[in-house]
Amino acid sequence: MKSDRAGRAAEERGRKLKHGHAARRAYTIIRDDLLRDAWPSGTHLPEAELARRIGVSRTPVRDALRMLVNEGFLEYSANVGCRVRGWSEDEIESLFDLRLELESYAARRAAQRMDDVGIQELNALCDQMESIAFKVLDVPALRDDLTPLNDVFHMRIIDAAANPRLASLIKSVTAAPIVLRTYRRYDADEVARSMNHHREIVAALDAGRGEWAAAVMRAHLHAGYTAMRRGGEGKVGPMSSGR
Amino acid sequence: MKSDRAGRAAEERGRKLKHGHAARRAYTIIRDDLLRDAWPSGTHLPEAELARRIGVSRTPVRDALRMLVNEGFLEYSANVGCRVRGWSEDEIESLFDLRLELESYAARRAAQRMDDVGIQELNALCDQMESIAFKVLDVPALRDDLTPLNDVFHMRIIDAAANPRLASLIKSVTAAPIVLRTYRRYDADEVARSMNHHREIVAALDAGRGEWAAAVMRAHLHAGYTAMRRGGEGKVGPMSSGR
DNA sequence: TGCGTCCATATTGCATACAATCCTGGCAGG
DNA sequence: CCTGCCAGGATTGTATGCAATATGGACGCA
Repeated sequence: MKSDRAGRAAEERGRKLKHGHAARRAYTIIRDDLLRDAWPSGTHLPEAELARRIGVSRTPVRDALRMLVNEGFLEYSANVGCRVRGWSEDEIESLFDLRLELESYAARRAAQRMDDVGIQELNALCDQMESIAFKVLDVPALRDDLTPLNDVFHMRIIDAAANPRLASLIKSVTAAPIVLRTYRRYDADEVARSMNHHREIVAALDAGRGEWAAAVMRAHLHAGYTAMRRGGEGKVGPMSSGR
Repeated sequence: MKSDRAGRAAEERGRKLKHGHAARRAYTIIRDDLLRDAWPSGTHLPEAELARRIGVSRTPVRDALRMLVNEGFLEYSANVGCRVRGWSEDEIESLFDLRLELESYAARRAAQRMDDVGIQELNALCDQMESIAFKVLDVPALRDDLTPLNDVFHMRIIDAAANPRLASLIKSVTAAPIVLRTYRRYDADEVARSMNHHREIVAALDAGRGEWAAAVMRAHLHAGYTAMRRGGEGKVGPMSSGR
């Protein structure tokens, strides 16, 4: 009887959802909503409501919320639940600083570990990005195609640093909603500068010069941060990384 | 009936445990066991067994395990569960490097934010530590009293960096079992050097010299790491921090 | 009117039942 | 002897019910 209800519910929401995917699904949905700014900061998110909306029970929703808490999207109080986290100017600045530190450190480490294949991949990514950037003046919408390539570029370097823990810290710091809105406000000169930064970073990595790579990475991120702070908000898709 | 069983169970294990503390309790117990090296690395930890041992249900145990996973104590595979994480030499080295980076960064930030009261507190801690260190030659057991003071010292600096996210990252990197076993193998000279480092860090902070503070912090941690790597294992209480 | 207290209700925390998945060991076939 | 497969058991993933707690509003009182 109880099992009947559960079974029916499971069938009703389609058979795509195998065991072990409800939590992941809840996580993805809630995270997307957060990145979409679906709720103002401070909003309380009751587990039951989310569960109903997503079509799963409270258990996987709780799991998802816990993950989002320690990724910094939400804040949690015992016996109260989760609220959407707000960010003061100072906190944003601090978070960015931290990211700067971690990602330039990753570049420094990467310079001592990157192999030729890695360098070639990075150069290939630069080629692709530049070929798009070249057309951005005429077709501004192409800026959005730049972002994923850029993300991959940075990811490759972080992976080359060969420190999984570091990678996960950077991910957790970068995932915070505030940091996620930049690339789109670059003007033409800034896009060009960004491309140059990328090439220079590759050169530094290829030369095995950690300090050089770290320095350019710092500059690169500072430039991005400045662009981000410059404008108002403007609608931005959930996946702009701002690097 | 069902509620009777649950109610009785709750009473049986004492009334200290109010609502909202089972997860915390499970977390503490499991974490202590991990720090005590109760299980060899790679050991699989079934939720049901832990739950039985601790006297709570699987739900809070799951919560505790998730926390320990993202603190790096355990690794988790879907549908399989949690295993005690093992550490290769390279991983230990990488983790230490990362910690070095974060904690020296914290010192640099702290130098620009620490107020006079903070400086006084740090100096007071140095006084206490030195008065103990002075007697360590005669009573080696006192080394253990040094550790908590040392922990507080470092914590104060991290807090002064005024970046909660940074603090939590450092905590997560420092909590990892491997990093937690040092202070006790310092010889007399090393204890003295450590004390000097502390004083110098305070001086740098007081002078508002971030780079100086960061540099001494780096040296301080390197010294600790070297001492840690030197010896074999030796029994170490769960709370030695190795700073 | 302002303030403290108490209670109703909403929501979380925990326990338990059930379903899906993985792993182990044995067995058949090559 | 080795390899692939399959079944059974162990373990995790999810759903649901109940207990405990916090929040907000009504009420009494000054």
